[in-house]
Amino acid sequence: MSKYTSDLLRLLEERGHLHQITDPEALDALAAKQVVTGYVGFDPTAPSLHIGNLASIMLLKRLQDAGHRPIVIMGGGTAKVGDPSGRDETRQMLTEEKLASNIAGIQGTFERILRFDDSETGALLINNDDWLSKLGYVELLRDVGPHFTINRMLTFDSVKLRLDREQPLTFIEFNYMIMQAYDYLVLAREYNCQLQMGGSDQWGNIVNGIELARRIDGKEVYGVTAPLITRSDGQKMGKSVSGAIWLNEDQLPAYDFWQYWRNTDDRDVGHFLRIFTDIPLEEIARLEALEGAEINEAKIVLANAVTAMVRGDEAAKAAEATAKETFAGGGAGEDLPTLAVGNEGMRVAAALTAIGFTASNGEAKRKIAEGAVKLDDAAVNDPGFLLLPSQGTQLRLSLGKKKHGLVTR
RNA sequence: GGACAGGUGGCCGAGUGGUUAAAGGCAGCAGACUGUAAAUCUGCCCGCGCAAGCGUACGCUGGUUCGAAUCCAGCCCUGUCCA
Repeated sequence: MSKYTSDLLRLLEERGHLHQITDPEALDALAAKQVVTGYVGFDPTAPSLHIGNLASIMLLKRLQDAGHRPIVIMGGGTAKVGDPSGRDETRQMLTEEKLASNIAGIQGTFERILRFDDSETGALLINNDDWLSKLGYVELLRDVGPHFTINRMLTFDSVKLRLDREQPLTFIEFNYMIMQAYDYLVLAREYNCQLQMGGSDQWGNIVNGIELARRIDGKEVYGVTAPLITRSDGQKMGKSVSGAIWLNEDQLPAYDFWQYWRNTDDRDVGHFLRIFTDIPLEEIARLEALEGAEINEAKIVLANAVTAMVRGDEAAKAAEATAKETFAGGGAGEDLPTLAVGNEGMRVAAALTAIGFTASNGEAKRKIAEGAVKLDDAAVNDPGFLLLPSQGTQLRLSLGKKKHGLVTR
């Protein structure tokens, strides 16, 4: 069995969330005897989180499920600085208003997935701008500065990569790791927070925070990182045709969100079920063992579970029903994207672009020439063909086998 | 402030006066095969236009030239080294 005695580490281990732990034995003992407060930081750089963030959100959920208290740190302050990790380019600076609206957009996701209440294990959502923006420069230099050596900072991957690739790294970005370490110090002080979690790329930042808390306050705190989620086809998690797979409905309709999971690579199904759902391990073992076309059942279970968690049960059910009708029945579900063409009608090529299947009329015409476009299952080969469904009826417009939409008057 | 190197399509990267909407690769889309999977093969891959065609595009601005991503000048940005 597991080498851990705490529910927390056992759960994280069996679900595939563990990559590195700073002091496994001590953390295990701590989590076994008391409620631990732990946090994960998120930078509000967009109005919605995307599924690349989902693994980190799951860490907080697992923490709470194991009987501990999760804290969501909104990096309102750190986002002003910009994490240089994993990117070649300097982030653009975000305005205060933009940050505030981003935070508002992201908040709903956490409210759906975590339990916020007054209990001992109720989740908290805190903006690190609360303390970071009040920090005086000289004060920070005196308090925190002595505990960081440039020599060591230069060895961090986030910094080293940029330098090795001869890409610019500005001073403000260089300071990001200090800001983040300072967060941990504050959280340990104010909230008795003893655990920080994050993706494996956050290891350096997490360790800095731990060290800072020990040096300044003499506190023992811990860190856990989760493995970077990789897809078997080598693609980045969360990227797709039209960009990121957003968690918010207004950035990406539930149907498309559901489809992303439905199209998971065979090899990733078990892995994803463990990480992104609560489905019992025995059930996952059964699902991932399915052979051939049978494994599609597992993909549907995955899509339903994740969509229900992120978007709610109704959205998941509607997406599943639409998919079933569209793909199996040859019909059209109501959750498909819909385009109203009005009384004048619209030409097919223009309609394909209007509904978002193609990026331009030119591309639409090429696809039509390739024979990829169908109207109610009949191939269309004239880009000028006028779509004008009669009153009250709808046409099914398809690009390829996967993109389907409805055209109404 | 000085010397050197560099800035090309989503990314990487060729191209040093016309045949260049710009080689090649990656990513992406579609077709075939399938299981709404993978792998493989094939086609496509700046925009507008039914089309002929037109318009934009190689850091920015201006110049040379019949013709410039390619030559010249100034500027901006990046890297390396020097002060």
